[in-house]
Amino acid sequence: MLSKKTKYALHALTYLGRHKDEKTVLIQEIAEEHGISHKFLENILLELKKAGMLGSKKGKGGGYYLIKEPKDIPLSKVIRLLDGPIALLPCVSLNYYEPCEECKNEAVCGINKVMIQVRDETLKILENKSLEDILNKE
Amino acid sequence: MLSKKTKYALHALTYLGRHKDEKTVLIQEIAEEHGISHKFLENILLELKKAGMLGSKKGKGGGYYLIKEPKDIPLSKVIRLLDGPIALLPCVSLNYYEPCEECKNEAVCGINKVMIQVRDETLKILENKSLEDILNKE
DNA sequence: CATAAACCCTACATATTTTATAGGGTTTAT
DNA sequence: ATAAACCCTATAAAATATGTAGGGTTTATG
Repeated sequence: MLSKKTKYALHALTYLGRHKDEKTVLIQEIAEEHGISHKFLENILLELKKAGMLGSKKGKGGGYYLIKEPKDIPLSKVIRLLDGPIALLPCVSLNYYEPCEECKNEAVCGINKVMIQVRDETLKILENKSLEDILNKE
Repeated sequence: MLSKKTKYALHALTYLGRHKDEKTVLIQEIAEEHGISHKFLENILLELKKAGMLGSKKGKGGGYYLIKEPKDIPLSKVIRLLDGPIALLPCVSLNYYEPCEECKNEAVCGINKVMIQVRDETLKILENKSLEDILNKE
């Protein structure tokens, strides 16, 4: 299941996608709309900004805005950023690899092999769904 | 990511699958093989038993054994049992449905719609991989 | 050029979930 | 009879997710 962080990120991105014509949107506005704490949401938006999905403008009249086309923001990217690995096991994660503690020999582990397949097929799904798909379904 | 419970369950099922010819296998044996606490593993095996995947025999010479063909134990079933929902959001879970707290109106939520698609495609993957696939890859 | 609006950062606090541990009771084969 | 193994409930430690607090920095505007 997705963490609240990721859910909030998706809601915020969706909100920004809906308000693309306006130059910037206030944190406060998104927070109130979705009942999220201002400060918590701020952290999330900063992460999204650092990851290159959002831009921001300081000072009076400032706020956040999308700097990519919604079709260029895949779910996989958002989930990885806020929730971490998409793989079901650390030993098959592409971006967050770690050996499994309880595993003696990864090279001969059937679970490992099957989970690599699961990962690849799951990735295909999440890379092919984007913010645009969400916006189109509203 | 899968919880340790689910990982241990997969290891235990795999172990039992490899020792199908023996009538029963001791908890202790599986626990030692994988460095799992006896008691913790016991809980997991009990859950698997209640779910109809394992059988057990009490008394001297007792233990656990598979009561299904490995091909009839899909990953989806093991994951659901120990980890809960496969869906990424409670509002799109087939087996553990709950409305999302922060969602005002599920009927018009694009995130919900897209996550239903993700769930269906993910399920296809996990229902088509079974214990047999793991055993075959060893 | 002062000031208010908004972004940016660090550290800490609370709540929830995961991962066990403890201890004892029940069933069954020999 | 007894030892081996399953079965159950409650509690505790550890890790993670979630949220707060407080203040500093940048910038548009009057």
